[in-house]
Amino acid sequence: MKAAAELQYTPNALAQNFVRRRSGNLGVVLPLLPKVHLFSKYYFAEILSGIGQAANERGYDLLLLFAGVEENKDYLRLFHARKVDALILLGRRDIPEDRVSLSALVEQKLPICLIGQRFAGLQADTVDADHVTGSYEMVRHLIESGRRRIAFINGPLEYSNSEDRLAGYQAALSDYGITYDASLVFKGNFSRKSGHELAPQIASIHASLDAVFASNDRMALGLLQGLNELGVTYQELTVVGYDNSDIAQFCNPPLTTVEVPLFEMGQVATNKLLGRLSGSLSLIDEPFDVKLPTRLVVRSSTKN
Amino acid sequence: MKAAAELQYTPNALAQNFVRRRSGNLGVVLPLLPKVHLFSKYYFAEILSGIGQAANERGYDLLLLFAGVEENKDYLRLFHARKVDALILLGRRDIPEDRVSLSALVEQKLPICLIGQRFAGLQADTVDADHVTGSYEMVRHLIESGRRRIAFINGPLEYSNSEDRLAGYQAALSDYGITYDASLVFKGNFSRKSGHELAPQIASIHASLDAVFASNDRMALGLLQGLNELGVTYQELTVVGYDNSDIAQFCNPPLTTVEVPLFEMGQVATNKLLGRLSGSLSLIDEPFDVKLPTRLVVRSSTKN
DNA sequence: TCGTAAAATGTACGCGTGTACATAAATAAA
DNA sequence: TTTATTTATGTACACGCGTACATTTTACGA
Repeated sequence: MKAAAELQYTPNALAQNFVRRRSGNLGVVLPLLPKVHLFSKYYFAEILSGIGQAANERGYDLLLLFAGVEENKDYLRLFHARKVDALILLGRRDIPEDRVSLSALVEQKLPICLIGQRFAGLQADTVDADHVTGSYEMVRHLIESGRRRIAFINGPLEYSNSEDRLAGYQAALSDYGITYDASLVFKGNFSRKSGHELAPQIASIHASLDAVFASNDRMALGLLQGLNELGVTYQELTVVGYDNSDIAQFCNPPLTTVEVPLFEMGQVATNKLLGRLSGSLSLIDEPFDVKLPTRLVVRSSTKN
Repeated sequence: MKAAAELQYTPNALAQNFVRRRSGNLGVVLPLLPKVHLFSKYYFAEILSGIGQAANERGYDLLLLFAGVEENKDYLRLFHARKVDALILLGRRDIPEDRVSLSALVEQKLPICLIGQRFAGLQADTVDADHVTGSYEMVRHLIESGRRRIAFINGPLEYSNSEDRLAGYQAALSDYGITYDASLVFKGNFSRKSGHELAPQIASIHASLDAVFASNDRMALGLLQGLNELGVTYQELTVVGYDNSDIAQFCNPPLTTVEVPLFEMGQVATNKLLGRLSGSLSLIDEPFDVKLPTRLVVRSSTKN
């Protein structure tokens, strides 16, 4: 060892990984770049940080893979080529193409974990926030502060997030004896623009509404701006969001929203997943499905 | 080839890289996680996206390295261990420790590129935005809209960005015949909090000021909030920012700011750097020092 | 002192490619 | 047809490490 130090010897990681038959890499699949704008970048940055910290602690490097790039489409190939030892997938949607790819991985018991997306019937490891409860708590907060006619702007249903939030919304209404009215549920695509585009529809019925619950902050913001342009102030119609992103804190009015533990989601997913590889959890074990708690953040948008 | 396809043969990337003596990885060094909050995550997300796209096009994978993790401190080791073929460094500061590490890399002509940070005297490849001009244009805009007494909140001088913005500020004042007054230059650390903390000082002289130019949006926002708490409205004292981050667009009032081409910076750095490896630019060639243009974004914060 | 066990040191081989070289087959020219 | 030339196919080896096993040295008790 002394001689090695004197000679500045550094093991060749390539050779090590080769002979060990493992890459030492944890792959992280991100959505195709242009689409990232749909989500906030905040979302990925936070989760990635959580993944990065946990991976480093366990001696794994992080390999970033952008889905949509041809080579990365076929997740299976990433394993066969030994580019990654395990895979975390972010921002997936429940579409046939991904279902096929993911089923193949699951069948072969390869170590993968989905964050923020559930595929019904697919026995894959999953980590997400408890959006049913998060959504429920938000609606409860609105109801308990005297609002009963609550509209809901949902995201695309290919995201299991959207289903979950709708479920929480409905459950809260039901628990407080408010009849669910499907005409109060609108559909956006998580972008600010889609919130903005719903403003005319919502403005036309705003007198009958006590609040609008947008399923993310960006849509809430777009709606607020759109309503404002149509002469409906935020004092007249309460708007709340979801995610607790930066803009929720700093926009006008500051938005009541739901905080999602993104960093922790990354950490937990990584630790559980890599735990399988190091034996603390076997590959044969049941898939895990972790739901981390969310937190209601009350700001002035619900304080009038 | 037909047989290979039938047998579902996939080359072992580990073995390929081993025998080729290259990892196929482009390393990206990010600051220690907790400190990321200093910058906006937006900053890294955008640059990373740019890097990712360019790297993929050139057949390289992205290896994320968090500085501060012991193993990653010694950049040289990353090369010796063949973990990366080239290195991009983000969010570095001009501190002795990094100077030593980086000098070693430069001496050995290893392919590295700094983004957003210049080390005076270090012959390393660099990509940055032209902050001197960006800052100059902002101050010019303020002056031409009738403001003459302009305070400046700068970031830490270990960031070459800060130097550059100060230089642009001074140059614009000089060109318009306004005497530089050092007592109008304040120091923050790019955090919203630091902007907030400067509010009392600035409020006390606000009557003598026409505008405050904060060298990033977060500090501008903090200052605005602080001033507001002290009873100084944004109508009374113009505040502008820098970066064109999300919050600049959505805060109240929307901030006039300077857009930085982060995505492109990542792209350019990657293409130039990997170009060295594929021969279009040799390792012996002079280091490049690219400065991409910024763009002034005028919003209501300078429209009163 | 000797014998036995434990620790240290030494040796050989394989991991799956790329590469260089040797050989065989196909093609073109004489 | 024969020879020269191109193209296809086959073979051997090295890359730098981990691992298993053989060998040597050391430690310790009888």
